[in-house]
Amino acid sequence: MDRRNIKITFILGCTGGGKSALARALAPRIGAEIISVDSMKVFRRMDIGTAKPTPEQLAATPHHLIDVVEPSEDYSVAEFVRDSEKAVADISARGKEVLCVGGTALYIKSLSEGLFEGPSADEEIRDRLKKRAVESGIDALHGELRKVDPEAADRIHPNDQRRIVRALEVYELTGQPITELQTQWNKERTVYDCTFLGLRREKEEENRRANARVKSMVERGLVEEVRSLWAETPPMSTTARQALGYAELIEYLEGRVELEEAIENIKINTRKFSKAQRTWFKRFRQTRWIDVQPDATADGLAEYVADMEGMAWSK
RNA sequence: GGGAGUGUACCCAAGUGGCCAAAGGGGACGGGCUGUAAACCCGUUGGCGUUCGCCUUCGAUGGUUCGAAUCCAUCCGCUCCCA
Repeated sequence: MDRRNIKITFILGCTGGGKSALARALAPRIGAEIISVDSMKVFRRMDIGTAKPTPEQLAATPHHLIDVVEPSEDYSVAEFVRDSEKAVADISARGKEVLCVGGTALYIKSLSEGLFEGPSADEEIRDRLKKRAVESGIDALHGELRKVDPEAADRIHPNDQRRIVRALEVYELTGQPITELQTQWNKERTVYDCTFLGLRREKEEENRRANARVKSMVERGLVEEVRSLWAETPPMSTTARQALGYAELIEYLEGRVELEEAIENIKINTRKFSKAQRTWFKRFRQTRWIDVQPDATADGLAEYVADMEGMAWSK
């Protein structure tokens, strides 16, 4: 089936903004299945800290891309695109609506716009490159990038080691500049018929909710959840351990900060995360924003969205 | 009551005569982002005017000096020790 004929609705918004609740309320009304667009909910047993739906909620509505890998495994955009595209195809084949819900902006972008067809990460090359950055300085790497891909060198800040390394890695693996691969893909891609719905609130309200959310997670046993994951063998992957709430509590478990401080850090980092999300979302210019009032309910929102003009649900 | 400290911008903290509107860190704000993305990177952060400059600022007041956050005096606040 041609992608252009598949309709996907994205629900985006800052962390803790009620996206998931809306999606759960909306799905049955429009005959949809939910794809979680969340880089951390993919990990099994990372439940409290990622605000994963409960088993009951998961049973009530078909969800995809939740609990797909072990915390010891790495998972990234590439896997996400592969897995979610499969889910999209399956859901459409069943004649259902596709509702993508989540706050991982890069994942939203990659599913809606595509990812260039480049080689996947090569740890050996990365290690070598990173070692060189330490030995000869990051400027040397940037200079090297300038030689093979001046455009990328202009675009990537000299301090942005991670992106310099990736660009060099791609070049080494393919013999082609990453810029070229990316632009080539941009021309050829075919994309889904995407609609973006955004949930937003007053910033103060958003921060207030974020703090309340952290508090509630701790009350529901986040510390114990992290402690038990942290003690698992094999150990958590780098991706999994950088999750908000987990990274800070691991610091506590390793004895580097007091518990109280770790929890405070979670709150601060949650706020920063929201900020970064807000910046990202501005990029999705087609987004239809819904200004959510503090007393709004998921059902009320769902009703509103289900009847929104121009949504053309197949129900 | 006696002794030793200490007070710097939103917070922590350097600075001990001019190169200081004042290092650094945090926070906040803004931005970027194509295989680690809840990651990573960048910018701004006293006020007003485009460089450059002017004004206000280093607990308070008053001095010394061509010139003070830096030196002196008094006062106020905080900390620790001895009573």
